[in-house]
Amino acid sequence: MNQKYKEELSYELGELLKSAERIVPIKKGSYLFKEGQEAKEMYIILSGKVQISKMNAEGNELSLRLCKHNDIVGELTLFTVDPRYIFNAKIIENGEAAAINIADLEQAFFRNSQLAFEFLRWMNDHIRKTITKFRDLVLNGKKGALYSTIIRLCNSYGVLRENGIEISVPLTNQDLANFCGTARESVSRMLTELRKNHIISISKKRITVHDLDYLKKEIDCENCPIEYCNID
Amino acid sequence: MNQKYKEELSYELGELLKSAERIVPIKKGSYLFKEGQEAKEMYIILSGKVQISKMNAEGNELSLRLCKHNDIVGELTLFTVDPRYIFNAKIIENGEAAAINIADLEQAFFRNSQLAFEFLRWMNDHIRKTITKFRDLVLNGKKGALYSTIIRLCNSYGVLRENGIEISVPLTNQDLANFCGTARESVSRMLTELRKNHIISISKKRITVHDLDYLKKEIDCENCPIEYCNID
DNA sequence: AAATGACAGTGATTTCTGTCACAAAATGTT
DNA sequence: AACATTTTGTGACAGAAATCACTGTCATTT
Repeated sequence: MNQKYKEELSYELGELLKSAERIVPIKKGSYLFKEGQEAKEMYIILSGKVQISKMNAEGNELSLRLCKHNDIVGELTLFTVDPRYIFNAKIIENGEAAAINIADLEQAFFRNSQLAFEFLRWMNDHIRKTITKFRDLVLNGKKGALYSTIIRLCNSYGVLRENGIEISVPLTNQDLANFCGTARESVSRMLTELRKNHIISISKKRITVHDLDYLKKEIDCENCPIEYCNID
Repeated sequence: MNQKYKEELSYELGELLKSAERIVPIKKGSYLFKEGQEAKEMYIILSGKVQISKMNAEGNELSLRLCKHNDIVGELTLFTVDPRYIFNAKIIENGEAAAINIADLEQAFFRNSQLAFEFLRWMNDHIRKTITKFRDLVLNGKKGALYSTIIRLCNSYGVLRENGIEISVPLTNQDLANFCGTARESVSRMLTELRKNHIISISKKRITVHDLDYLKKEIDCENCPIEYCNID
């Protein structure tokens, strides 16, 4: 296992990486895994970006996560018989991922309770995030879905600029729509309105948020900690 | 720890119960815990029913789970600093719950990797369920939300009758609306239509589903295993 | 520089949902 | 049985959101 990455990682991720089988290069446009495929490996993103999504029968896509350096993907197949991926992991920025054999990992959990403990903590946080996102999408209408998605994107990929927070990932309206479970045109209209009110501006598919508080106020954001309110 | 319950439980739950501090009686109408309260205990329902929900600032309630015998509630506070419950656990049927001290449990995970492993498996399944539910509610409109809720209720609380599957829990339209993130009136209208088409019938607040396949077809149900497609 | 293809904006229209208001029905209580 | 309370059904309306149909824009390629 490459030393270059390990030293940047938290203890628990480092432990996980010790059981990593190999490093795989990930290439924009391809998939790390697809829904329905047999699941043999879990991945830790080392660099690049990966989008996790789920399709329904009509072909609508619901994007769930946008993952970067140190995020774990493909994790929901542990301890299941005939494990299969239930999501698509589309690579949207080149990089590398560490592949961890699932059977090996399950064994490692048995032997190393510290490792299991750390992973348990990670799972616990992960599900908390998921449910919070869930509520935002279901309870406050489509505007709530979009605003909360933008807030999360700021927390995960925001870079402070003199005029606000720039979301450093290029996103099309369709991408945003997939995160919100809404139509592209609806997103377009809402963004136009936000722009008109100088809440945001967009340049080269990157959103800069000038007034994050406005977005938060509109959806009655409880200002939950950044660890829970993000998109990864 | 009372022997009466232990022998009915799966191995992993039995292990958890060994660390149970005490048995608490739960009384309809009261709360096992409420959002924001300091979280010291996790619970395993021994008997009775508990509804897990989350409020937003406007007072809308989103119901997430309907839990029964052997379900674990209050689990999302493990390994957090200053743990606080993030949901309300409203008791809707009298019974008993085993209370497990969270600090003790965290210690137990350290000592007993088998226990941690089993809990990890439980978490894994739990989050899979949550995300599937998520997608159903977000992607297929309000009709999708209601139909999928009914299907889940059938899987968790359905009793086979000669004319279909009866959901053995009495539910008001408002209860269903809270599970779907929708308005009571919308639920009422959708149920009326289903009744008109002889898909369901309702008697004494209990729904009997005569044509489950119809509901499944309407929301492009993938017929995922019952372990994932339920409400608990 | 022209052509291509992907993306964005927008009006018009339809469909879906929520809200309000109120009456009817069901349920629980004394 | 009479009354109070909760729940349900429904019409009318308003607002939200999806869909359709284009046009315009932008970036890239040849």
